Amino acid sequence: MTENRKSYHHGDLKPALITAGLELLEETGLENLSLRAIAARVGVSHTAPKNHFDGLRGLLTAIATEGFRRHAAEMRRGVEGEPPGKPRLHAACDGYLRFALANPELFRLMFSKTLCNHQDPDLMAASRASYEVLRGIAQGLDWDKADAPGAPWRTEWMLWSIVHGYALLLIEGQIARAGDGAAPFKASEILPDFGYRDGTTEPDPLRSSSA
Amino acid sequence: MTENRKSYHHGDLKPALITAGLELLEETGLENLSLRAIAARVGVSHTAPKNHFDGLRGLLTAIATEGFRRHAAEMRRGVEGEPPGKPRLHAACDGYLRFALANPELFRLMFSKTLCNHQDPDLMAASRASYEVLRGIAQGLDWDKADAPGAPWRTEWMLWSIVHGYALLLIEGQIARAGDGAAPFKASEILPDFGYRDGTTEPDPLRSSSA
DNA sequence: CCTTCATGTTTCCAATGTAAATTTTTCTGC
DNA sequence: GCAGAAAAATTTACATTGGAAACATGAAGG
Repeated sequence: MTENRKSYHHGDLKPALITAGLELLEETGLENLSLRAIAARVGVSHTAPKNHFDGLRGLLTAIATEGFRRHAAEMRRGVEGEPPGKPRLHAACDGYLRFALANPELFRLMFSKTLCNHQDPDLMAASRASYEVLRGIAQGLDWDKADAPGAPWRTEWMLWSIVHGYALLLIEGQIARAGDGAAPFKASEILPDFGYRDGTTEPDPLRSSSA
Repeated sequence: MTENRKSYHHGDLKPALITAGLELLEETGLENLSLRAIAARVGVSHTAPKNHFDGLRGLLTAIATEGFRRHAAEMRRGVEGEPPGKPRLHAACDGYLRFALANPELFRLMFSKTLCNHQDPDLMAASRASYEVLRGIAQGLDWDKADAPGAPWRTEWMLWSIVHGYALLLIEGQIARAGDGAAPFKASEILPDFGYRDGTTEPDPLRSSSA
């Protein structure tokens, strides 16, 4: 039923809308993406999505959820086979950047508090899974000096901040490079040289310190 | 003429619109900010701005420009009086964060490629001036190991990325803390411990390496 | 005084998201 | 099988938005 439908009922509208949304997102840009356009691409009326999503925001939330899944996958893909320590760290961060630069509009949507609902259970699960990849890498990292202040997940936040910040500055065109797009951007361009501890496990912050 | 106008001509509409926009921005949020609402607050028709700005995007660009001026001012305000080295670095970054968290909607607007025109000369000047503050601080920084790869302005990018990333993750609610807003967020929470060189001057990248 | 032109207004239009009422299909209990 | 309920889509309507065009107003300078 994913074909050109002749029947009144689409049969698989929910995932079809998400797919169409993912496509249109990068084609038209986040701010120009409209519910009506997504519905039109699937071939249904513009009010049809109401039966499956809670308005435009609900649909965008579902799109962002799929985005986080791919985001995590892209990081994992890079990490696989890499030995622990620096290689694995850089591979994960490279995956983070690769995804962001390949799907800039989706990436911006994913981190927009206004456009998608970060209380949504599915989004939370996907988002957290993605974060866990980075967090797993940050585990053995020794960025801090001993007397450094802050929470125990300070290192995770540092790592996340720097990769995320770099990704966004690149996406928004604040940072540009000579080679227009020839050589891919690498995390090595911004990551400081780390030291490593031996597998100490930190308590799980889940992005929030409200213990 | 900033008062309740009785005359047909406002007399000072351009700055009045920017001021009203800055106010409404934080009140209603970036995505809900409308040209009509801004015009209404000033007390003119919704097409009046057309005479002073190139559409909504032009107005938003002017608002963002003022944002960058205040952003730079907030950083400079913190830096003043601080001795060079670590204190000055942290003061500048604290200013960066303080501004972002006090004006989250404005901050998001400033770095939106889509919503404002980053080719605009005024915006470019203000944006660059703001960047220069951070860059000046990064001057004597020694974050890199000797064998670190990348461009000469690598350290600037590292610093900018980490502060910018932290600011955005906080704004978008991705990172939260126990004390709901009691203690201000500090750059010391994410900045690694730096070493310092003695005032070596780096070539000016101006955010782009297209030499 | 009278023309010129910048500045605002009015009116109109296309696009958007949402809601309500309606139609079509599928499912379910008998 | 089949009637009725529920699900899935459609049509219609509406308020808001940004923008374009034509017009109104008043200030400035001959």
